[in-house]
Amino acid sequence: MIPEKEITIYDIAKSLNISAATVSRGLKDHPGISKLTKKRIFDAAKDMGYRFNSLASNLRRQRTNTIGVIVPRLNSSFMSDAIAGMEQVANQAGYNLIISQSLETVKKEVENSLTMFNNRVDGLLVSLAYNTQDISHFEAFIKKGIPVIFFDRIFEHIKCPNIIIDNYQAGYEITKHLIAEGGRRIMHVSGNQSRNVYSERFRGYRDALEEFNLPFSDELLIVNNLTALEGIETAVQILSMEKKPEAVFVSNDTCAVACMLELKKQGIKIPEDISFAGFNNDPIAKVVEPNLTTINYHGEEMGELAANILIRHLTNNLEIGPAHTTVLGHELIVRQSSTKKII
Amino acid sequence: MIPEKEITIYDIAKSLNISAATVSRGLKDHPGISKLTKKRIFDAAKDMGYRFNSLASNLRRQRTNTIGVIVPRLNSSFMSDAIAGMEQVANQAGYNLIISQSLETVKKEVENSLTMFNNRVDGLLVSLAYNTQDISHFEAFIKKGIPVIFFDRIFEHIKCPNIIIDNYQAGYEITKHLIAEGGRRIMHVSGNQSRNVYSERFRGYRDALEEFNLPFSDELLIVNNLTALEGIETAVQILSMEKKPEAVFVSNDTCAVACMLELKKQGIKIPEDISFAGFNNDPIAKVVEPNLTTINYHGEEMGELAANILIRHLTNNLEIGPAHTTVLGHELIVRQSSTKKII
DNA sequence: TTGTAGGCGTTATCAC
DNA sequence: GTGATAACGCCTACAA
Repeated sequence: MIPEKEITIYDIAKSLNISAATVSRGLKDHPGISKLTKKRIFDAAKDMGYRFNSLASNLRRQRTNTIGVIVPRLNSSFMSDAIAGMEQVANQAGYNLIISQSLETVKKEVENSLTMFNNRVDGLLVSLAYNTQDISHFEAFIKKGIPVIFFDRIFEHIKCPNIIIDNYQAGYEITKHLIAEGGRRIMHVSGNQSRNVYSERFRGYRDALEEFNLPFSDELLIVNNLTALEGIETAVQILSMEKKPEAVFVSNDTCAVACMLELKKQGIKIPEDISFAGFNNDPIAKVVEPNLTTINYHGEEMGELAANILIRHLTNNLEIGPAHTTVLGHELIVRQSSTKKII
Repeated sequence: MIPEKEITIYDIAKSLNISAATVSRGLKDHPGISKLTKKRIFDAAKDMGYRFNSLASNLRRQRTNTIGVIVPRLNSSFMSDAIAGMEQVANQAGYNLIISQSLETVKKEVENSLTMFNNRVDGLLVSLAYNTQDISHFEAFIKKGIPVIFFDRIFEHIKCPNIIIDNYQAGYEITKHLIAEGGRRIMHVSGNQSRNVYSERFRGYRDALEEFNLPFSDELLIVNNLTALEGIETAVQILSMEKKPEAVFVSNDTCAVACMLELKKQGIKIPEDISFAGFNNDPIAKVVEPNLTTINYHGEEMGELAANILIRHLTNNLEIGPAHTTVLGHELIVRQSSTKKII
């Protein structure tokens, strides 16, 4: 196949006996070009099969109208909602989204950020990998004034706006709820404690226990990767406990549901023997029996907001920093209720 | 903030008293450059804070190493799996993914494809919107030799490879299963019939009925958008039926589960009174009670394969077409079993 | 093994 | 209103 020559604004200019500059302006609907000329330009462009070359334009303008997105995984209910939200806002505003996943490793996060950097993204939306401890790989962006915005799994940095929910408060509320339902011995299953979302929820849990003078011991905390498989392992662990907990607060729904189902299979009654609470309000939470008490978390809204904040920065050429943290709302959704209420 | 001047290969060249061409080659690890020179180049690049400019390179090479992805929605279990698969393969091979959603409308699909076209993506991975009837908006790509690959929701086009599962066979198998379980009156809830996935599943259902001499009537077919809400509406409709079906095959799990749960709420016993089958094997399918019989569908694998085929085309500069259709496997996952087996 | 030079297609600046 | 011109930064044929 012989690729036809690409039509450029020069070709249009030549065919109309005007300059390329005029064609460029005409196509951009520049005010200082006569209606007639514009019409002729558009017509010729259409006739000749012209296609705008973003690459050349990007190179010249030093901008790409592209937003980079780096997330741990694309395929979780929360994350795909968040990305769907971003896409809508970005698309609306004329930005493209380049998306990559770190697969929970710092190594890929670093590599991906470098690619984004070289590809000259105009800004970055990031949710950090499990074990990212420092964010020096984003310094290059910050130094260049390219906005980096963290959402959900964040890092406190003077130059990077954050978007989160109040994980501490959510952890506190849900634990308090479990206590109100009669739980005295309440377990917590959490993720990597160096990640804000998990450590904050844990802190909320701890504080709720303390407030009600309930003892905490290491036996009550399990830290894993919150997968379904580890939910089952957790169930096994619970079954082997001398003194079983009356309630379990798991830091995500996937793991909570897996754990619940395994315990049910082994004859434990939920919520009578052990009641459960999760986090995220994934679709499975409203389907499992009994339905799972959880924290609702607006993924799509968070994605939209992140994109909106970024685009506002880009549009107004705002200096980044000092960091601004936006806290989105969440809701405790009570779905399990044991019969032994105390409070 | 005064943005520092960007370092270019010319700056490096000057500082080392060599030519920019040598620097360019050195950075690309070109064979004909001495080890020493390469080392000096890399060191200087690092020292001076050089960053490769993909834009300039892309413009010059007429390639972007970018793959465009257009899907109906990002946030479904299947689609986010597929995209996760694509991302991994693409990332591995040094390609970026630009992702956009059509939100099930042709209009956005057309707009997005135009953006992708202007952004000079090297290839396109597409799953079509509900009501896309012709694909003239992709002709521009095809004419230019830019590969367009359809997955899941496809369009038969001589120049576009397809990746699908055998929806006909899957629909047939699952219906046959319902029949074997004792169903005589079997309903089918489906999506837009101009979309291959839904019409094929319906065709399989029809043929299974016919094979077993079971009557089909319009009353047995409901066409909607397969949302949870419409699942509930379907339940209402079923409740109002004089002669209720013994089994229902719904073309996705979301809708199936919603319908099932609503019927349960109204006192219908599942699967004793009415048994259900869905499609997709979403996480909710294994959580709902009773677990949902469904067709397992490898989203991640499909995404990986789509990306692999595309990249192979790009790498080998293959002529696109004549179209090749790849059919991926699927599995019937039986989870509900009524007690009135016949076959 | 390295250098020279031209061009990829657009847009900003300055001029008329 | 429109035109001329010079970048944007890289790559590659050709030359040495």
